[in-house]
Amino acid sequence: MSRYEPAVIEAKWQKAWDAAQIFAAWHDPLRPKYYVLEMFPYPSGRIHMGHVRNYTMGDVVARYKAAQGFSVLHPMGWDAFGMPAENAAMERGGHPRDWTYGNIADMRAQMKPLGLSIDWSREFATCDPEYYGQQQSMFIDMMASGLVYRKAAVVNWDPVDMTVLANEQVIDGKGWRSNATVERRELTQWFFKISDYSAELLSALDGLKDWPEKVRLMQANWIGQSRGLQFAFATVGAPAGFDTLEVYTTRPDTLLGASFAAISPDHPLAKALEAEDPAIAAFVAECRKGGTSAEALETAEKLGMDTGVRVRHPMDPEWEMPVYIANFILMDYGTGAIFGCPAHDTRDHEFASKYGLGIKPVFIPESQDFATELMDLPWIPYKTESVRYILGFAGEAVQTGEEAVAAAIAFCEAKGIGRGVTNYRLRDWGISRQRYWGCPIPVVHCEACGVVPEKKENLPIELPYDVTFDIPGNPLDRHPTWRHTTCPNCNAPARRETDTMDTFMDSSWYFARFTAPHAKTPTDAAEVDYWMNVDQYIGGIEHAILHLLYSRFFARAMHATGHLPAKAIEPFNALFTQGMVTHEIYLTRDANGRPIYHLPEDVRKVPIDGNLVPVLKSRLADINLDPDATEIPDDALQAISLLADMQVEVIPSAKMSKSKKNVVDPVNIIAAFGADTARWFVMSDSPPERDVEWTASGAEATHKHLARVWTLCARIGDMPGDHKGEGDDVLIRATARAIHEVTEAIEGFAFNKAIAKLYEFTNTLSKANASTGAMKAAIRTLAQLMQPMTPHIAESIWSVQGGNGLCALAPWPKADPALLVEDTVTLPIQINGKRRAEINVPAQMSPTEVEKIALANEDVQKFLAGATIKKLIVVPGRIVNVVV
RNA sequence: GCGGACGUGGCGAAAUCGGUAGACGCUGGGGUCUUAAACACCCUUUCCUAUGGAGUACGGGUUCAAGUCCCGUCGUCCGCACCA
Repeated sequence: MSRYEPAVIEAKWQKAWDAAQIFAAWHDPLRPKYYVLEMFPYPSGRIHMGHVRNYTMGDVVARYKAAQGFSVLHPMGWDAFGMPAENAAMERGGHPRDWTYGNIADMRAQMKPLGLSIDWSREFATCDPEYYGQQQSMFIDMMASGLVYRKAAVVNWDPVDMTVLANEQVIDGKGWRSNATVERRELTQWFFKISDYSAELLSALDGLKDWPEKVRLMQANWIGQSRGLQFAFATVGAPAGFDTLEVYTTRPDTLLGASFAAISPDHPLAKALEAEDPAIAAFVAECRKGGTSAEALETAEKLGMDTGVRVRHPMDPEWEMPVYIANFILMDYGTGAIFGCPAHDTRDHEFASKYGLGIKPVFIPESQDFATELMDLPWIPYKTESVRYILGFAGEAVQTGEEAVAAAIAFCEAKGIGRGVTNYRLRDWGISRQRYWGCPIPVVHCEACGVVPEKKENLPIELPYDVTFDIPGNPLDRHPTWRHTTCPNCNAPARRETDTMDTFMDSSWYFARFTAPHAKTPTDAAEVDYWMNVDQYIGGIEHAILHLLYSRFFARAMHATGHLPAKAIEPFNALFTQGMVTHEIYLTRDANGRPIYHLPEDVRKVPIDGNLVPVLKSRLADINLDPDATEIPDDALQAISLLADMQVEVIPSAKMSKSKKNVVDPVNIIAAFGADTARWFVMSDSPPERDVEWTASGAEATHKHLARVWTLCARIGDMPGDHKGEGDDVLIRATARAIHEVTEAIEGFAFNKAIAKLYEFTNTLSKANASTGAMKAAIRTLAQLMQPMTPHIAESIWSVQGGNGLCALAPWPKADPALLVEDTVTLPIQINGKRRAEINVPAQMSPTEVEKIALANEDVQKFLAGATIKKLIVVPGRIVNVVV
């Protein structure tokens, strides 16, 4: 065995794995299956350290499960539609398709050297017509099942780029590219009826035991269930057809504190009034300016306008209240209309104060004197700890929170005022995008037949290649021929839908497609039945809500249309959300205090007063020092210490970003140290769910460790066959313990701990004094235990030390339980809870005997000094505590 | 504002059942080897007024025993947010 040369062995073993096709997933009815999946990447063109960490984690699981005897599916694909491709085309010319497929080729080439155990034969990109054609086919099935519909919806419209913007693309009310003020526009869009599944998507979260609690909670909050009362106000002076006004409230217990009603600018009543009254029309137009995003709404001032319409309180027809149009009321939550109770709601209070509306308390805190003049009371926020009704539905009964709401609903229902309603925040999923680089929506607009789905035999409806991006708007709209077609129904000339689907659709079923990536139908029943569900899904927390919620919904929609079995409606059995790979940022500041970022290689750390101070190399050169000299003379260090402006600020653990100049390129790391080093390091330092900080010294240390293992392997290889040692028993026990501990750590997703245990075992092994046979057996086991993390060096060791076949195919080692039990244990002895001595006793010794030995101990005697023992606790195998 | 998570050496972290706090790694310090350095190897690295004492953000509590359980305070991070 020569030097450790990762480049050589990594290429060698990757070739061997390929030749033997050991990662091809095999539908083996005789073995249990295991499907491990990492969230597939967007083909931006370069892999980054986050990818390395994500895919290594999945690979550790995949390789471990394979060694455990599972038939493993571990595929890879590309989430390939989306705006960056169009932006690249607009900015640099070229075509989104060429850009995307070029990037895929580049990224695949960067990913392959990692040695991932991926079945590349199943690879696909969502922009492959073969894939999106099947997506169109399912869309048509879902249309037929009533899961898809069209409706007019308010969207962010960029008047310059002539396109709809996602909320994330509206910055300070302006389009992110055009910088034009975004308008709220009503457009007819395609929607999925995800809200029909609100209750089900919420309740099924309870069954996802192997999902992070945090993600389940985020989804539950997003779905946003609330219980309240929906009822109608009788109106006075409203236009024809608006005799009543429906409102929804989660606080019916404050109904007697109502002092106004308010409606959304998009409410039908507002629209009716708008037609009659120019002042109202102007106000409504004002409200529609600005985006629909959370920020836009939050920063907007609360505006209202009295419509002149009045409503009667449902409990007292004599009691009339004004109806306002208010810009903060959302049309698509509840009924788009509310009643305001300024005494107990911050926002209503603010509004009522601004427009001089009454404030009428319904309850007061228990601490407050009932006799105080009610009208002088400040407003009382929701959820005041302890409240007492002063006006209420249940007489004098003191009720708060959910109880009060339930009582109020019951009271109102009994009186015939409205009914209890469960509402959800979750809105239907708008999937229309006025974009080119997405899956075309497979429908046709016919003058005679209306909206008609395309015939399945015409699928895929492929994107035309000859499009231009020189003018704003949707290239499909202005394509000379593409949109002209014939009606699938009546054959008359008709117009193709030019909206494409939200890219979240593409990622909502790719996991199912991997089970049969080339099937002529969206899924293959036998394959999907064998491989689904995904046993372990791994990805970033940033997908905790949208991607995972859409996928959960889409799996149900696929089941409803016969594309997935019932068992797959929750497609991901276990979910793991991994942390980021971070890296230090180096910066100095300009005269105005703005940061200037520096590359790590432009910074050098020099020892000043026992601390390593980072300084700019260019400034070292300025004071005539060689920035790369190994030693810097003391007098120069003194000079540096006086020049505060030479010193570089360090921000640890920052997200890698090009503009901050702290990106570490995996390609460079693999070239310098090899894939095994990159893989080991990203798994080693932090728990997988936490961020891990990339450090150059850590990477070097990892590489050195692997080289030490290599040298150790060579040394064991050189041992004479008949060498005897004293320590066989000790080594065999250490090996068993290593197997046990590493296995437990991997099972528990604690890869950092698995690696710590491997360090420990390696140290033990390199110091062991054992026979050649025992040493060889131990290092073979080490290779097997390292294999999920560092598969290439593991194969080399395995083959050198006489392992059978490929290490990747060897069954996972098992620890003999008898070897895990220690003969003797060291017990600490506490006196009054402080550790004072320790004794070595046989592990199986009875507590009474342990007691005797403990009390006989010299140190114990010294500390006891004849005091009376009040109590003596012996926890077998753990500790002895003497209380005096 | 609502909801949640977390707080342990110079740093990343262990301590999954309440039972020796700091495993393992990084950094720093010292040493062996060398003409010298690199490499490699060895020792050392929680703090202090140090044969002992203190210590897991802070203040209380439960317990023979608390990083771990309970109550309160402070801090950091994350998600959601005109949601009626």
